[in-house]
Amino acid sequence: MEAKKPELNLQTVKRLPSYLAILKKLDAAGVEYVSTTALIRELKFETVLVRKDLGSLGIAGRQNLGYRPKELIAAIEECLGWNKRGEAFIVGVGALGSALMGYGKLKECGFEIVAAFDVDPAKVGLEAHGMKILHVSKLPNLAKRMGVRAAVMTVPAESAQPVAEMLVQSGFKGIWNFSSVELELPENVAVQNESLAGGLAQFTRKLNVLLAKEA
Amino acid sequence: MEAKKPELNLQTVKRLPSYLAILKKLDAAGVEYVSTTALIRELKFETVLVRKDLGSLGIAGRQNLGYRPKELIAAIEECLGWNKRGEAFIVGVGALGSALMGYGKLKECGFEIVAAFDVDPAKVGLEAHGMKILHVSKLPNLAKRMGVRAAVMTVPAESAQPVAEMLVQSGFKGIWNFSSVELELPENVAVQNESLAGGLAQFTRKLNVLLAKEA
DNA sequence: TAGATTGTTAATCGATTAACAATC
DNA sequence: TAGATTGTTAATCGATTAACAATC
Repeated sequence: MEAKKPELNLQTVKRLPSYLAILKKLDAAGVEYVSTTALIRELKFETVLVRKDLGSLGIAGRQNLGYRPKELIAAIEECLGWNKRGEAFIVGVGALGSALMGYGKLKECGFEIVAAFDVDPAKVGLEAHGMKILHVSKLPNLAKRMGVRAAVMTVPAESAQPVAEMLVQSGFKGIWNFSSVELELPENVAVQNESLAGGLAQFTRKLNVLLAKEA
Repeated sequence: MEAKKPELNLQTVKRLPSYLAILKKLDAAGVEYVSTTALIRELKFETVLVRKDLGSLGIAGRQNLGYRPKELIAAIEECLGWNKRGEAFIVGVGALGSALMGYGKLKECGFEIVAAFDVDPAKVGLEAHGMKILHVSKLPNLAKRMGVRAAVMTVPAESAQPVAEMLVQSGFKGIWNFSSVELELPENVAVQNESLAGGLAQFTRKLNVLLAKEA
């Protein structure tokens, strides 16, 4: 197995999907080489940043020409694991959970939600985006049978920690956590926190400061 | 007008909603004073971090006692503008946009979506979460009439820049941008970027690295 | 050679963490 | 005094930016 470059910083990783989208467009258009200057025209990142980012993927450019889109696309997908299909469960089919199920882009990234769970008896049995909602009690067995090890967690704050622990017990190795609660889990579980409330706070704060300045 | 402390860093702001939620619970339970040690029991942040965060709000604690929840709640809401009601438009009623409309927490934070817009003639006229979807061409006038200056933008990548420019033209001062595209706008517009794809990338990367290590 | 480019090393900046001082 | 706490200053870390070298 080839060694993954560990120097890939998390902010770089966050930008990779943006690169990927543009590179795919260029590749489809038959472009053989693209320079950083051409890339930033669409991306609006700093050119040094782009070079650092691409460099940390382990892909070398060619002087006077630039980088090969095909090569970069392969490297990015490799790095993110978006080349192999990944299956995931989703726990908590509220407004947000349901939206994520309907969000086509996830599938494009090789990330497929294959089963949905909830505790609410009013929801269990209903369909959401063509999928029957199952009771969480069925999750552990199904996970083992299907070999699923990644989960999207869109549950209310109170349930976050217990649900996460249940997932870990069931052999899950990754939790994409939308609950706005910091989780306490063993080291060998990958957790990615998303906080909509945090984003809203940053947004309203910026707006607030700006409006105060203008007044 | 009292001077806003500019030393409030953006990461602190992102954490404020977490503090707020717990403080409200404590306040409702009649707690008069809370120490940082008590707070982190629920929050799982570092205690120094909590003190820095609270300190940057300009609220002083009392030795041996801690902080007054009521005081902190007021300071946080002031800082984020969550005390006064804020109205916003949403542009782009796809899966994600529609979910945000149904996401109750936003309203709790004094952030209310008061009108929804789309370009798709198939969507215009339909109802989403009890709101009639209007054609974007109606946005500028309605914004002026209602005095709305904040927008949630959940449009596809290609439309992001033009829609943003249209918003700015219509007097908008804040754009909460879910389009995964970096916007080029004048300085005096507050932009908050959210990238679901970026989050997914970070998640799958972490998972990938972890699984590679275990194998 | 001149120009366009990649690539690297050092400086800077923002945020967190560590160490310690101060106080009730 | 001892203990629990707030609060501050310095060290560290991660990421970006600036300056420059190297190459086709």
